Amino acid sequence: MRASDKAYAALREDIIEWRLAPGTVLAEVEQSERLGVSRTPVREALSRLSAEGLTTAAGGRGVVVTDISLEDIDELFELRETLEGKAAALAAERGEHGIFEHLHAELLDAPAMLNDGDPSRRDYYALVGRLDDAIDEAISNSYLAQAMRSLRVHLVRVRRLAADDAGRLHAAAAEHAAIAEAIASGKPKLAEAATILHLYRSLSHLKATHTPH
Amino acid sequence: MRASDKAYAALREDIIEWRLAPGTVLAEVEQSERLGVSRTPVREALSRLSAEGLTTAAGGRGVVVTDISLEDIDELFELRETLEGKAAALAAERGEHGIFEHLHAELLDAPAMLNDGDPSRRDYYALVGRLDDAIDEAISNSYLAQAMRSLRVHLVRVRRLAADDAGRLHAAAAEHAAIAEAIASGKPKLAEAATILHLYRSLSHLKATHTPH
DNA sequence: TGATCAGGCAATGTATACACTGATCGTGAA
DNA sequence: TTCACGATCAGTGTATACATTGCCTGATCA
Repeated sequence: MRASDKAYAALREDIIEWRLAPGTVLAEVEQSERLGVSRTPVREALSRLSAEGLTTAAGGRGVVVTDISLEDIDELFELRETLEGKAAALAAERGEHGIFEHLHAELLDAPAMLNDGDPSRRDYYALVGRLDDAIDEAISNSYLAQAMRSLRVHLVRVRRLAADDAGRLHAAAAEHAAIAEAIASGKPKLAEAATILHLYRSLSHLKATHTPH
Repeated sequence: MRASDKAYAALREDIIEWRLAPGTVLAEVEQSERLGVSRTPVREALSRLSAEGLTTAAGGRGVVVTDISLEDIDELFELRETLEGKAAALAAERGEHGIFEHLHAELLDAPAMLNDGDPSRRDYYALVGRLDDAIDEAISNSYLAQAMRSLRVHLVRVRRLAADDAGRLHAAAAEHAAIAEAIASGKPKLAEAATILHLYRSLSHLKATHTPH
């Protein structure tokens, strides 16, 4: 593994997991010492992070972890609704129905994962991730897929502001199942509607349960 | 001006203007000699370009200019329709009407610019750019604005595949005027429709007149 | 006492030397 | 003649030394 990849992965993880709070200044020398690599790969890592929007170049004086808060959630979800709604519609038009039928069946069984402890909950998140991947694959539009990928990074950050309780996860699983079903049925409008409904509920839950920092 | 900025600007321009064809391998040493800077700023420039999608890291063996062709146009416009349609609608909801009324009036006068030579044609492009900027400003959604900015880079590239004749430019000016008018009137649906119509016509023209490379 | 200027310092920006990896070309053997 | 193995080399990956910039601090003058 390249040193720059290591530095990038470590910093990215630290930012997403809120171990590096927004506004934190990431000095090159400091980070290179902390991560055990030289300044060069750190610079490349910071450059990549800035391109993603996780950090912001602070004019000559290092880069800082980009600020993100509940204020950004509305903007974030506005874009998310646009992109993922369109993606779901396209997936319904172009996707292989069998794949989504299978995902639908799995999502209907998902609540069983959520009653147990933490380990199987990871399986649930992985299942939702597979639905996202299947949609990305089905739309066969690399630009749209790319736009959604870059958006999800920021979503993971704001998500950390809220706690996912079992009740919400059960509901979310049902919503995801509805999306998969709509795509499997080949109904674009329905798939888009199910996605927008899901996003709206996620947003409401996020706003209702957030823990201020 | 920093050397890395210089290298970035030069390479970006060369790629967009098709002086560097898709598939061209950009070796670090070669480019550093050509641009008169050392490898370090060239590396940073290439890193930024790859983040934008203009170049692609070719696994250990340098980076290559990302391939783009007519095949990509449909994907590109699919995303563009989604983003810019939404942006126009939001601008109609949130923008200051006066600004767009003014742009509308200017766009109605635009055909006068297009009868003359090349210099005033640049003014026309600048005017359209101001409309884009006004929409970006009006939507007050940095994530959406960012997504559109990164999309426009690729659009400029494919645009070079087609020649803009005077007839098309006249029509485009009228379409832009319609968009500005709809936004000024505060009608989201109308603004979105006008935008989608404009994009569809641009796409048709592009496909009809492209010169194969 | 406050403001301004100069000097130092810390951090980034750039260049270059060195390391390592993957490819290509040549040579030898089957 | 062809295939395989090895050596050379080109080119990237990393480290570090040097240059430059901008801020901060302290001292001096008004």
